[in-house]
Amino acid sequence: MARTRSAGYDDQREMILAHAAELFSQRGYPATSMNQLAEACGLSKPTLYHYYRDKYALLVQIAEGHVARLAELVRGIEAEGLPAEPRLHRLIIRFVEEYADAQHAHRVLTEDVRFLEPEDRARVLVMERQVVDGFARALVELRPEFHEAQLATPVSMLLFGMINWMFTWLKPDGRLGYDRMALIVADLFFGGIHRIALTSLTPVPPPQDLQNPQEETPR
Amino acid sequence: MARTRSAGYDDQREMILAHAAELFSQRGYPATSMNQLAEACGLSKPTLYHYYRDKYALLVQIAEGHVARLAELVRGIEAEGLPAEPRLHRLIIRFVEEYADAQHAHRVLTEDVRFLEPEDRARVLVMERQVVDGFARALVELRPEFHEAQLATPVSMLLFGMINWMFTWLKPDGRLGYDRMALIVADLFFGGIHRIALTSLTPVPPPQDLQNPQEETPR
DNA sequence: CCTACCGATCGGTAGG
DNA sequence: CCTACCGATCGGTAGG
Repeated sequence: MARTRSAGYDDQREMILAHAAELFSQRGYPATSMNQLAEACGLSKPTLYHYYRDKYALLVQIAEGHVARLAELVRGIEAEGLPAEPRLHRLIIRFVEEYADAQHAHRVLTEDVRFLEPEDRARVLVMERQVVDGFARALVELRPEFHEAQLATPVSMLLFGMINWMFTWLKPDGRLGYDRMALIVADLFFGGIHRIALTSLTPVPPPQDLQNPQEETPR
Repeated sequence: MARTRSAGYDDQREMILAHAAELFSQRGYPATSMNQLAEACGLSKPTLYHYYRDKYALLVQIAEGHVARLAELVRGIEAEGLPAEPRLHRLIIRFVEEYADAQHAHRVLTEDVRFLEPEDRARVLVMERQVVDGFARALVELRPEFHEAQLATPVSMLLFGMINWMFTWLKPDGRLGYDRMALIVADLFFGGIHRIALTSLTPVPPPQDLQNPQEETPR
């Protein structure tokens, strides 16, 4: 609606990207028309195509840019050299903050990644994997048994489930904001991971000779 | 693909609905064409319109039917009269089972509910609320402090986050199936809810006179 | 940067 | 006349 006067090229691109992220997150990528986006930006449709080659380029930029920021966030926190528990706590807090500031891009990343072409989706998935691995590494330090049981990634994904889903239902009203909810998630998670029983998890760990360990079961 | 011979009217409707749920869950409601659906069903497009008034009727039926089954599931489990903890445990296990059997409908419910018209969406949201309330009731029995702190629903939503998100990333491979993952979720949740500190949650609970309780703060 | 369009495909329905 | 459909095409609109 508000037309920014004499904005630079990069500013215009960012403005368009922000409006695109908002519309995509609300209506979904396929259901958003370039006419709607042009109107939201206060630009003509041909002008849009001056800044972005096509509708698809917007989707790629939104998804890739957001996940790249998340991967960088993980690297930065790991570089701080904190022990596992405060590091994981900080990852949770910072991710909720980041999501709160980029809710539209985040919903696009989680819901519209399926509309990416294989090569673009592959790049995004690699970065998503780096993010999850950062959480899983901290988790393995807290519960080393998770490594052999191959539970670090699944349990990390449960954590992401709580956080990601939060942004589908929580409307911050002061009483319960994202920051407070992040603390609850952290309490729940740190309290819960020590209760996960491994007994029922290793599918059929036969009482094999532990003095003769095998790296891989040959078949 | 497989054209069912001499299927009854109701059978045909169910077959179409199942294919619609699958396509909607894969491509999203707006990006799915009636031509694609007709092809998937092995029917002509006019024949589709013999069974359903329009594309939108399919969306309503998928979402409403699924959430109605979930609400009924909650009612059935509550009718068993179990104590809170085993009841909540059973809710978790049964919901994961139900989602696993209705993954397509579930993704449509969670992602395409935004395309419902207001009156239809309102009905769906009422049933979703009944589902969440069933979980929240059990949670309040386990941690009564959650009631006053108004945390029962938010914490229940964290549980739904873990479960709902599970179906976006977990590809059951035998080693880690939905059933095993449900047990992990239950362990994590039951372990975690007792660690959620209320101290940092009640925003500014002034040390007011507890012997003179007020039902509502007048303003 | 706008008006004016295109090839195609959309959801939905005609006649028979 | 009904039902259960078919091949063909409708009026509008999508991305570009």
